[in-house]
Amino acid sequence: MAADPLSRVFAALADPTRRDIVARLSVGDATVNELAAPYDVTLQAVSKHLKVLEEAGLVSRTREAQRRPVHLEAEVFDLMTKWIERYRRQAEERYRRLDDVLASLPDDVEPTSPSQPPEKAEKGATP
Amino acid sequence: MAADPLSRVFAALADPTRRDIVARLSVGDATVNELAAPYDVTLQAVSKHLKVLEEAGLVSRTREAQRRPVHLEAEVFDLMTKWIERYRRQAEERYRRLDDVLASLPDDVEPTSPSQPPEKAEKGATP
DNA sequence: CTTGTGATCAACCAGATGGTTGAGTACGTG
DNA sequence: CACGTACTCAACCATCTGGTTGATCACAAG
Repeated sequence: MAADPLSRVFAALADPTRRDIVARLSVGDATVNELAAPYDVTLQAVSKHLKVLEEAGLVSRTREAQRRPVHLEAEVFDLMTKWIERYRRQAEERYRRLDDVLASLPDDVEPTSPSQPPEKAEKGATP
Repeated sequence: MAADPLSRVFAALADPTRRDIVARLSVGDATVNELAAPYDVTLQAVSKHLKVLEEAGLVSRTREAQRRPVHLEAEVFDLMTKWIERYRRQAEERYRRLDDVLASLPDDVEPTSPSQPPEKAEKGATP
């Protein structure tokens, strides 16, 4: 898996068990044992999941006696939301523009065969 | 990887190349060749990436002559955004409640050692 | 100091992932 | 029809992932 922060966050949440853990942490901190209880996997497996979440910055563990309460760090969500919103908005704007183009078209175009004219999708890497 | 839609979308975006492809598709449809050009991997590798994006519902391919223009399906973003927003909001609300609790506390508590009182983090599986 | 509890570390395993090369398919054009 | 173009399919490989078991660490209570 790639090392960049965004990839780590997405990868961390690409697992239903980990998403469930995040969901449960959103209502309050919990220990590893508490978190592991609902699942039929070993404690070690849950510990691994928590490590993944921690390395993604989604979760932090503070030592308190021999217990290690796990805490949800909600700020990292922003990283994702920003990325998603950016391209969603861009794509939606494109739809609007496409609608405008279609609306302003002369009506001698048959609407059944949308064979794209040479529109050359803006080549070149992302800026 | 888990088969549920949300996992597939997150997993699909957990790769920088795939995120880059999504970014480029947000400004306009493109063919596989066009998409593959900027990367130093083979065309087949990019084709695989597109398959992952397609199975996640992020992208669709329509046959147009021998070309297969790839199109971004922005609606699936909503799935993620909803999930993220839900738990982000929940976590933030919890912070506010915690602040209230702290504010209403008698001042004989030393603020340096935040040893959590028996607050028992709401056990039991997710509702 | 010994014991019990909570959690991590280490080694291992099956299966998925991202990449490769090589062959095959689908279509427009000479 | 033959050929080139645009892709996909198939097999293979190295590495990552999610899970296991067994040993170990850290700490509180006897």
